[in-house]
Amino acid sequence: MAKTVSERADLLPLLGEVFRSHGYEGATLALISKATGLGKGSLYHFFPDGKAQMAAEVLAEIDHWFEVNIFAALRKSDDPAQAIADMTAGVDRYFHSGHRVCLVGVIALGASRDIFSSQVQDYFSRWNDALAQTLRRAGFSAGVARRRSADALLTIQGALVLARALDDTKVFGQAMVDMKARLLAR
Amino acid sequence: MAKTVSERADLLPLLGEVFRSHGYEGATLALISKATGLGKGSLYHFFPDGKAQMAAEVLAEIDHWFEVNIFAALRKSDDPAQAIADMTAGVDRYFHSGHRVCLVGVIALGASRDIFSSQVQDYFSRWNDALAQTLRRAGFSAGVARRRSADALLTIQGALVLARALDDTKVFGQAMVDMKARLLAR
DNA sequence: TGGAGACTGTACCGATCGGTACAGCGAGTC
DNA sequence: GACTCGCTGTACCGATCGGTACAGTCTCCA
Repeated sequence: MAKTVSERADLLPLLGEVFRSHGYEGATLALISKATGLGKGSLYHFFPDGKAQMAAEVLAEIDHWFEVNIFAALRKSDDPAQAIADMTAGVDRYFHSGHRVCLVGVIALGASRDIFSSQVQDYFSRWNDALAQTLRRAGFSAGVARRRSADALLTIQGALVLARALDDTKVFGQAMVDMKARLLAR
Repeated sequence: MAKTVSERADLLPLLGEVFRSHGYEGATLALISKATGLGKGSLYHFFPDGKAQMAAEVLAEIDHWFEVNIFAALRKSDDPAQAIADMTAGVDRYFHSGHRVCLVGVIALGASRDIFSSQVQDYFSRWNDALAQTLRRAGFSAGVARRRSADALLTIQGALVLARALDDTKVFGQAMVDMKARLLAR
């Protein structure tokens, strides 16, 4: 049979989009096969444990992207205002200004949360910790820092839900502006 | 066969919990049958159009509950602070302080949004309008009122996602406190 | 007392589910 | 040029999917 040079690295983003738009239970192998252009044979060659492994690896890749592009800068930046501006810009870019949904959030809400609970919890709590560190460095108490960082995370998630529900991405943009202002308000 | 006095009105909340915890695509008829104690025969007697009709009627019932218990008071109350306190208390009660997830939000994020998009959009935009009315009556400009009401809605949705993701309902409680303060802040 | 009709469980339908088995192909290696 | 081995499509598996058909049972009203 044909050989169509499929790199695992090229596969994960495609899988991500399928899970994003159909959820874990809604993402059937037929859908995945069509989205990737790969038959079940290839799919199970790359992911012997099937759908669960695909989703776990997609989550891991997302986690890695945020670790590199968002969390790291939050932890080590010595300019909190800049770090937060960078985070906001990065988030806006990642979620395509509200057109794209958060897979981690989708899974958190679904029944598949049980399977991926530790990955989901880890993602959000590391983000929460990193952002709280930045806020502490900006001079806020530990309590205020943690409260504000949780507020920012939840604002992002809620903005994605509402923007999609109302089919209006302006909601997302406005929420990002508000969030940024609120994080560093005195 | 036996007759087990099943009222349609008693059925909808049970169906709601199934859809809430498994999503639309994850809620199989077997699950629904077990949750309601009704065989397929009875289920299709009450809902000839099957799963889609069940979900649509559950959404309609939720919409009605919010209309009666939340939106109406928001629209006609002449004490904005009290109306908002009542809304917050009602929301906290409805979502069991963050233990329960929002079905409308779950559907908005999933692939089934396409089927129910008008119901989903209607629910949120009527809530948004009602809350903005209250804020206008509290003396805010139309623009501020609409921005703040969208912020409140998104805060509720995001708090539910994050509380579930972190498995920590304190996040939800704190978000409700923050939301209430933010709505009427000068 | 005997329909009528609402409600019920169960057997069954074709389609699709996630997953397995496997033979065929192609690019390297010696 | 034979051998290996990573990758591929496809046929197939049992289980389950949403949905239908239908006979049996109940309540209610004439």
